[in-house]
Amino acid sequence: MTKAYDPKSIEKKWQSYWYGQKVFEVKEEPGKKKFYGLIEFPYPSGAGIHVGHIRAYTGMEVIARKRRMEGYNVLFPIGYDAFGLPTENYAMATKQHPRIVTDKNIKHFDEQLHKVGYSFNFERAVDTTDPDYYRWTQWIFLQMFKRGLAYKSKTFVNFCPKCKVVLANEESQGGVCDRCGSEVEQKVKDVWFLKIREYADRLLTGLDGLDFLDKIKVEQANWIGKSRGAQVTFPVTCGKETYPMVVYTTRPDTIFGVTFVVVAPEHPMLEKFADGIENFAEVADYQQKAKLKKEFERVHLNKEKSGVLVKGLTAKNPITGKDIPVFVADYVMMDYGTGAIMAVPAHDTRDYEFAKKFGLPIIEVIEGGDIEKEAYVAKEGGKMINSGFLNGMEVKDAIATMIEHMEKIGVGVAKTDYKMKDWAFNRQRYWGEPIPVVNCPDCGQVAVPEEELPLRLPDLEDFSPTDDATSPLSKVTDWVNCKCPKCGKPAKRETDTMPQWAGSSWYFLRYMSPKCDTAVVDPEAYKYWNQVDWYNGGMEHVTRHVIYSRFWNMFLYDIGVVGEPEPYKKRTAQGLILGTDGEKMSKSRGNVVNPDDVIAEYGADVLRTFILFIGDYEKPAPWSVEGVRGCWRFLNRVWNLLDMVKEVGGGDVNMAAVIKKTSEDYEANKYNTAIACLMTAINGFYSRGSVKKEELITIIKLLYPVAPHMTSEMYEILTGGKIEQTAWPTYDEKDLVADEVEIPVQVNGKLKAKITVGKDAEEAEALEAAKEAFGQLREMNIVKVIYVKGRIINIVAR
RNA sequence: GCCGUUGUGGCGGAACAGGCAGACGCAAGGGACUUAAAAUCCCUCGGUGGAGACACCGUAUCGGUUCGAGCCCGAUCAACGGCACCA
Repeated sequence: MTKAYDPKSIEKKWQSYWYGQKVFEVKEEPGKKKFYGLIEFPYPSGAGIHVGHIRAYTGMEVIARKRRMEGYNVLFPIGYDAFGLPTENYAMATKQHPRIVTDKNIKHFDEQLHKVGYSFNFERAVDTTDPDYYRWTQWIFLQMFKRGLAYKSKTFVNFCPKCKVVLANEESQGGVCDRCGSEVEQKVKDVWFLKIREYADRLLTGLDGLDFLDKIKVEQANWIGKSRGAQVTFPVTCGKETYPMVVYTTRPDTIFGVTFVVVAPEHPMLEKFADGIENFAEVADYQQKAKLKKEFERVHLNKEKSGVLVKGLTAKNPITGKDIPVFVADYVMMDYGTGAIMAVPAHDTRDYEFAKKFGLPIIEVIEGGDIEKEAYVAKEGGKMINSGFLNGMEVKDAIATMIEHMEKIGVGVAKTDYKMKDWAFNRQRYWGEPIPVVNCPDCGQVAVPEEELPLRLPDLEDFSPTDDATSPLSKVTDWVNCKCPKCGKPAKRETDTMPQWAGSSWYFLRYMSPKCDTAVVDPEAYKYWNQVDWYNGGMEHVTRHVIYSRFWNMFLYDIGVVGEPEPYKKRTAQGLILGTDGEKMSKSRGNVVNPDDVIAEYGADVLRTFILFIGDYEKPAPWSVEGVRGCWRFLNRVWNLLDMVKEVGGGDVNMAAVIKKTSEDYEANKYNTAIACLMTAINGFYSRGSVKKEELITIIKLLYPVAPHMTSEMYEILTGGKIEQTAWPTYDEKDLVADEVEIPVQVNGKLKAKITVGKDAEEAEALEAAKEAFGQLREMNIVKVIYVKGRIINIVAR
């Protein structure tokens, strides 16, 4: 009798073997096939890992362990994305240096991850806050700066009054701060941007060749937001002066329906004509009000259109030659298109609302709608009317014809635009990478020389943010004051730091050669590890982190640092783990599950098994205390098979099918059904009352990626060997299907009986067996028989 | 508003490529073992009717295609996610 399953001692034993002997350490071995599996490295928060991390990592962990048994050299690294606000806020609150807090948190994470038994390459761990790491983050930034891809520009920025930090658009969605929930204000700041828009088209078309989940591709494409249209110049006159006002439109076909033009409140034309605008006071007042409106109000709450007629300006439709009025209205945004639009109220809902409110004419140019009631937004079909030479054309042809015509007479050009904006690349906080640029009164912005990198964060007593939205670094005068690297005169350093997304935009490259001090990535190491073969992470990072890192990698490809434009061959995403109440886990709801507790009670193998068995890997799933117990029972049943090993019994469990199903399901992120398949097999052994040693070895190999501690111990008991040195089970195709199969008999589509026939039985034989099993068939008039070998027989009869 | 995803027992979820709906697990009920409980092992477990063999109904709703539909087509409803005065 083998002793009872004791996860505590078993897990301790195998973890000290794995980590003590550095079993998972890898080196580049040209000639050996490689697999690079990546999970999103965690932000080391004070709370430690939570079950969401466990779900995200355990999927790839299964693949990594399986790949090793399949003979791959596996890179499966871990690291820490440690710059950022929560640490800084916590450090301020507890009056410790963020460095201390970060080190403590990383140590805690590291211990927890070891306790789960992950086969990470812990010795390659990176930390984005390590100067040896951020030296290269800064280096990449400098390469962009030198090529004009990083620039400073005055803009309205989203400012969080509580965190005292400028937020990227994606951090202030819904008009509230992502981190603290405060309402965001608009502020003018001179901030750094990265020209990600220059890569918009490549980021979009690059998706075609990638093995990303469809929903991920769709989300990225939406985020990039490509639209095709035209830029058209509407000359605007004010007294004797003329301003070539350019509008962007996706519907040049509707230009005969333009009855007015609208500019954004920030549009420069208004300043230019300040003297000539008859009601400038009124216009200026409107501009002021628009500025004060928070982004959220302007976009979401203020559905009622507002605006002001700009008196004294007249625009000319370049196609019809007609004069039309100019309005300023905040439904036109300065940062999309050209900040000016041609309004076609008959065929655009917003223009329609505006025209109704201001009593402006509405000219129908596409037939098919009822413009008395609403705008008719016809994207295809419909014939052009009231449109001169376009009359009678389909919309699609009219667009092409009009663009061609505009280009010919020189009033417009075809133009592609993107919703994606340039990446606001700055933080006015302490705990981030210093931007390595010096401001010289004579030379302007000058790059810090590469040999001076890393530009270290100075030590600071008080790193609390300043009220005026400048970085706390601005208070460190002996750091700020420096010499211009170009001319040697006194100059000042940039005091902004980089945003959280910087360090994570290239970390997958650093893992390949974490200690390399001559390059971002050692070329030899890159040559071997190359692209990430499979990257798993959360849906919430699909539009920011994944796009940003694709952009950085593409840039590094352009400057010859890496050999592939795309960093990730395959990307999948796990679903959220919800609380037992079905709600998102949160401290305030009190429904947070701590993985440490599960390990303490049932062991890491049970935790790993349950997190995979909980449901469809890609969908959200609620935690279940009883479900954990079910997995505990399952592992015990597997363990107890040790006492049932006998060389008797038959083929009632089809091992070939089990190997096939489990292997394929793992590869498809279907861990729940893979485990279910193993459970079914084990139930089969129990009802047989015995298991062959060979069968048991196969089962524990298949279960090893999920529950590696227990299966390592079992393998050692059975054979004296180490399971990770064995090969992944294989099967013979011919063993998959039994010679005799049970198939259903349907009569008129309804199940009536079941018959057992040879897998290749002919129709006549099957029909005879069906008649045998369902006697009434003999009295019936058989009209038709549908027989699918090994599947079904359906008899149509009266 | 636009784009996308999903809807199956008391619960989490299975179902190849249109071929036995509900695998597997949980919960529940029953039995064995035990002085007893826990643990373990075995059995039952979509609904209605029936003692039973069995019959009928059943995958959000309505309709269609098909020998056969959870799966395909059309319409509707609901939930979730993303984008959003994007011109």
